[in-house]
Amino acid sequence: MKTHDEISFFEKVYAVVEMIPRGRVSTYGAIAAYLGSKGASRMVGWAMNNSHKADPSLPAHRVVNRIGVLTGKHHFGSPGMMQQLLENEGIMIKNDQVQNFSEVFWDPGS
DNA sequence: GGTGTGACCAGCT
DNA sequence: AAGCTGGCCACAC
Repeated sequence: MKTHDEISFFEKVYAVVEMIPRGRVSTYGAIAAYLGSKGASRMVGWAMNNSHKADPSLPAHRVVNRIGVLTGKHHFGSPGMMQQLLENEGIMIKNDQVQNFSEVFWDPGS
């Protein structure tokens, strides 16, 4: 009965986040649902928190909440760094909110 | 093995 | 209208 012998939920989250195309953003709920745990949206954010030491190169700045608000911007070391990174990829942000969210939104199942 | 937690989501007051 | 609480799941101690 193998437990999570190969990879943990966190690793899955990292993989999904890492495959987010440049110039696109995803949401915690979408990633959690893609992994099969719709209600584990909080876990995704938590995985990101751990990702700092697990995988610093993880583009966590491309992950926002369901309405496109940079909820975790404060966790990047600098509150404005997340927005700057997103704008650098061509994503427009206003008041910590992603503009044209429906257009830049990327579904992991897509 | 129980408890706490967490960058959410949705509903209730 | 806006704020808050609960629920949800998986991981760490």
